[in-house]
Amino acid sequence: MAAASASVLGALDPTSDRAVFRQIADQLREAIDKGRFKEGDKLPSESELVEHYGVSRMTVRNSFSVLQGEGLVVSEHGKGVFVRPRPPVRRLASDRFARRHREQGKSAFTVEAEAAGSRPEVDGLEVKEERPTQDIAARLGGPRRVLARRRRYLLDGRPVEYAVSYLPLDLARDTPIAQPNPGPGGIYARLEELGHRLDHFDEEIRARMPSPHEVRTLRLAAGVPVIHLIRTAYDTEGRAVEVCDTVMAADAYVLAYQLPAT
Amino acid sequence: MAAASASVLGALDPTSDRAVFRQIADQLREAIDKGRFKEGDKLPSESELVEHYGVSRMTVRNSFSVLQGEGLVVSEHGKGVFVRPRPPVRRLASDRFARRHREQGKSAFTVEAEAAGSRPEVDGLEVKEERPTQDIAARLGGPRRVLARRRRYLLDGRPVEYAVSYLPLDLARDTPIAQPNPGPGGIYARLEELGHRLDHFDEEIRARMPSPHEVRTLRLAAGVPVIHLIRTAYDTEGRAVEVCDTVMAADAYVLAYQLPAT
DNA sequence: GAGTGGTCTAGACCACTTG
DNA sequence: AAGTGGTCTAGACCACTCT
Repeated sequence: MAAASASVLGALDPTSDRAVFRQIADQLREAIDKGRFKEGDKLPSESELVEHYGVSRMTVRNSFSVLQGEGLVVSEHGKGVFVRPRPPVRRLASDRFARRHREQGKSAFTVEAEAAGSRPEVDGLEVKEERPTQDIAARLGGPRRVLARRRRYLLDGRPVEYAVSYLPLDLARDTPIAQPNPGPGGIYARLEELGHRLDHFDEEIRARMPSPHEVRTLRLAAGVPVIHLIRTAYDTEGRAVEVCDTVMAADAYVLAYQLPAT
Repeated sequence: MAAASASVLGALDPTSDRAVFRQIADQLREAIDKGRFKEGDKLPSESELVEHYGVSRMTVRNSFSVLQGEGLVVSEHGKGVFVRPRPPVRRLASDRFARRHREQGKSAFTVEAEAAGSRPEVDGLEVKEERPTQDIAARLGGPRRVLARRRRYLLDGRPVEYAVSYLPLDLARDTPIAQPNPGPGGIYARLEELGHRLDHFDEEIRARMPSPHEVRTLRLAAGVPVIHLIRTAYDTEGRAVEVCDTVMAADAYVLAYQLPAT
């Protein structure tokens, strides 16, 4: 067994300037890229590699940590190190906020996930009145207080997204928007009923490594970045009526946009 | 000196379940978050932390590697470990392909960078005829051969983006598009002169950790992901006339989009 | 119980940067 | 020359998983 799984790997080049742990990482990466280890496959264990290469255990662990940082492998305590499985991806289409999508009873997330054959869940819903951060306040035109709606989205039991919506409190207080369940079509439908006909959304996209809190909330594997999306909704009078701050597991999303060539 | 810089750090909790290297990483992270170490500041050296915490050097190095993976710090051989400086960010606006921007002599990248006070450069330009990958071929409607235009973009000497444009060969061969410098307004202006009036662009955005090749090309620090953007340009007849495959240093970009609320 | 990865020690030598 | 991080060794004990 041991020899068999490590047998796809070559030997070290002692004349090379390249550090031993990098050479080992290179060989493992190449074996993964060439499909000799496939998604979900177990790599040779640390002790197998120690024997195969004749190096110390820390050197082998060092090469694993290189591959983990690249998001290529995940380790599972007591089981082994595995080629990271690529989860199914959720595609956010550029028409996802079209008004026609709001005319149904379920949320966009639920409808879309079910259409894709996944089991959607929303948990950790929390609605509070707060003082906004400087950034949020600036985006919303400077309200003193806001309504914050937090929730986490899961697909097939896996957390994929954590989102907070902020609305000026004078606009949202004592409306269905302040209720845990704002009703069919979500808060955008309610905003329009309150006379704030939506005109357009601005979205800002960044990518970065997650904070420890985000790693816990989204149960992120090592080497998985997050996509940070900040969306501002404007009504037809040009007023910013909502800011939605969203953090997504980057390996679970593709964002799609359409740009006019005008 | 030594004691001074480590003096902002606390003590370990020997009763905690949390691993020692994580406790050290937590304390350093907190000190950074609270501004006790600012961008570009040098953290206490490994030997200072070894002394301060009374642990072995590998334990200290392990905590540094946690922070590196989070993109919080960068190490420089022979100098020290530093709080990662946040470089200026380039904002890609949603109107960046508006036709009016094509009517100037310089490229969008150059104009925009100079307006922002940065020194733009383009290097590594390479124009070749190739067989497309399956994915690129599918996006372009299945041409057997394509023209590929590769180049790297730099701001103030720092590489920020690597891009490859693919065009169906039957469309681009023997046109200015196949020249290293396609002329004012770039290849989009040439496409329109060739009768392919542009209608819209589709963009797909992903984020992931970089490959070793991308780390070299973009000189990426540890803990910096890339944004992978694939743009397809369509003419008014619905034909895909170009696919641009772009990899960007995630810490150098914010992407902005506007969505209609239609 | 055997095998796996997780943590930690106490050294060693090297390469790079700075004074 | 002194200080820094980079690489590597050879152990040790622990926590977790599987059978």
